[in-house]
Amino acid sequence: MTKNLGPAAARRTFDEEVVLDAAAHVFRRHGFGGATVREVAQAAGMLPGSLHYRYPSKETLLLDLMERALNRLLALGRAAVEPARDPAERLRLGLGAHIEALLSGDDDFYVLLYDWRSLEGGAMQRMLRLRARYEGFWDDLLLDAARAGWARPGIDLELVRQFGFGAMNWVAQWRQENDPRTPGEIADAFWSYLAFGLLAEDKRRTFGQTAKKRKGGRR
Amino acid sequence: MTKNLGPAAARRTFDEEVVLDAAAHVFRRHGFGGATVREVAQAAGMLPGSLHYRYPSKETLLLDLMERALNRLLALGRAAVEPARDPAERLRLGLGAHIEALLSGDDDFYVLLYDWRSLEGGAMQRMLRLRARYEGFWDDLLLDAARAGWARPGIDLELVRQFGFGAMNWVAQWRQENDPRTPGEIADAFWSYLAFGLLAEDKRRTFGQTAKKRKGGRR
DNA sequence: AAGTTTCTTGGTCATTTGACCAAGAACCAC
DNA sequence: GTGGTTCTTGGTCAAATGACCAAGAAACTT
Repeated sequence: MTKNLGPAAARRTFDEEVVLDAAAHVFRRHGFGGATVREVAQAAGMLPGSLHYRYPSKETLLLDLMERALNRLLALGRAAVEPARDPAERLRLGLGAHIEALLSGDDDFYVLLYDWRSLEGGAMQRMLRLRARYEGFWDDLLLDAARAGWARPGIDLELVRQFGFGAMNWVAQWRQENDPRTPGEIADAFWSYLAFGLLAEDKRRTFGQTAKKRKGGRR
Repeated sequence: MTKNLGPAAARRTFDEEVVLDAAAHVFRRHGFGGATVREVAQAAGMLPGSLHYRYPSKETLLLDLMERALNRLLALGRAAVEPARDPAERLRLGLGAHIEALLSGDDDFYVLLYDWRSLEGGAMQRMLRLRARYEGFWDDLLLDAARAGWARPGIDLELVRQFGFGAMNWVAQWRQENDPRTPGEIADAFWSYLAFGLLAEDKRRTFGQTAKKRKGGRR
C-alpha cells in the first residue's frame, strides 16, 4: 500500500497535521457539534471536497484529533519525567509538563478535554483505552511516590489523580492569553498546594483533630 | 401584563422548569451545538411548535438554563455556608455543597460547565456577570479564612480558587453513577487534600527546602 | 356561559449540513 | 517525458435544522 515513503508521504503527513490543527482550532471555538466541515476546510486552506478526500467524515477528524492529543500528552509527560529518579520530583515534572501542554496554545488538548461526549461507539471505546494509558502513567508516578513514603497515609491514590487532573485541566478553561502568571509559575504554585496544602502551619494540629473526628461521611 | 398570579402563572413556571430540565438533559448528552430543538421538545413531551412558543430560539434556552444553574449554585452555596461562623468551616461547607450539587444528577450544572463556549455576545456578557457573583462568593470565603490566619502565607487566593474549582468541577466528568464513593466522601477527601496537602508529615520539612530554592519560575 | 387569554397542533420554509463524485490538474517514479 | 498515482476543483444531493405560523383547542376569568 504505502510502499513509497519519499517526499509524497512526507507531504501527506505534513498536510494531515495542518488539517488536524485546523480542526482543533474550529472544534475548540464552536465545539464539535457546533462546527461544520466547511469551516474546518476553510481553516485548513482547502475546499470541502479536498478535506473529504483526506477525512471521509467529521467524526474521523475528531477521533484522529483526540488520539493525537492523547499521544502527545503521554509523550510530553514521559519525556518530562524521564530525567529524574526521585518519585516526588518525577511527579512535579509531570505536573509541569501537563500544565505547559494545556497552555501551549495547542488546541488539541482543549478538544480532548471538552469534546469527549461527541465520541460514540467504537471511537469512544478506542479513546477510553488510550485515556487509560495516560491515567496509568500517572497512577504509576503516584504509586511510586506513595511506596517511597512520600504520601500522607490513608489517601486514595485514584481520587488524588482525579483531584489533580481537575485542578490541572481547569487551567485550560480560565487562563487567558494575557494572564500575568506564566505556565511555569502556575505549575509551581499548584505543586505547592498539592504537596503542602493550604492551611497555615500553626493551624494544622488543631484543625486536624476536628476534621478527623467527623469521619462517618455525610449523606 | 402578568397581573394574574393564579394557577396559570404557577403552571407556567412549572412548565418552564420541565422545559429547562429537558434542555439540560439533551444539551448534556450531545452538547449545545450537537443538540436539536426537536430533541429538546421531545424530551420535554411537547411538539417543536409548543417549545417555540415558550422559547423563541435555541440560544434563549441555553441562556436561561445556565442562568438557572448559576443561581442555583449560588443559592446552595450560601445556604450551606450560612449556619457556620468559623471561616474554615464555612469553606468546608461550601465545598461540600458545590460537589453535592454537581453530583446531584441535575444536568444544569454540567451544561453550565461544559457549554460555555456556545454563548455569544450579550448572552456571554450576562453569564460572565453572573459567574463573577459566584466567584465573588468564593473569594469572600477565602479572604475571610485568610484574614483569620487560616491560610499558609504567600498563597495566591485567586489561584487557589481556580485550583479548587478545577478539582471540584472535574468530578462532574469522572464520577460514574455506580462509584462506591458518596459525594460526601469525595468532598471530605478533597477537603483534606486541600487543607493538608498530600505529602507525608515526615517529608514536609526537607521537601519544603528543595521546593523553596527553585523560585525563579521556569520558562 | 361568554369572552379572553394561553397554549397546541401540524405543518411550512429557507438554509445549512455532511457526504459524495466526475473530471481534471499536479505530482512523482521511472 | 511518459504513465500512473495523488490530490483539487466545483459542484450535487438528500436530509436535517432553526425558525415560524395560521387555526383551533384548552384553560382561565368574570
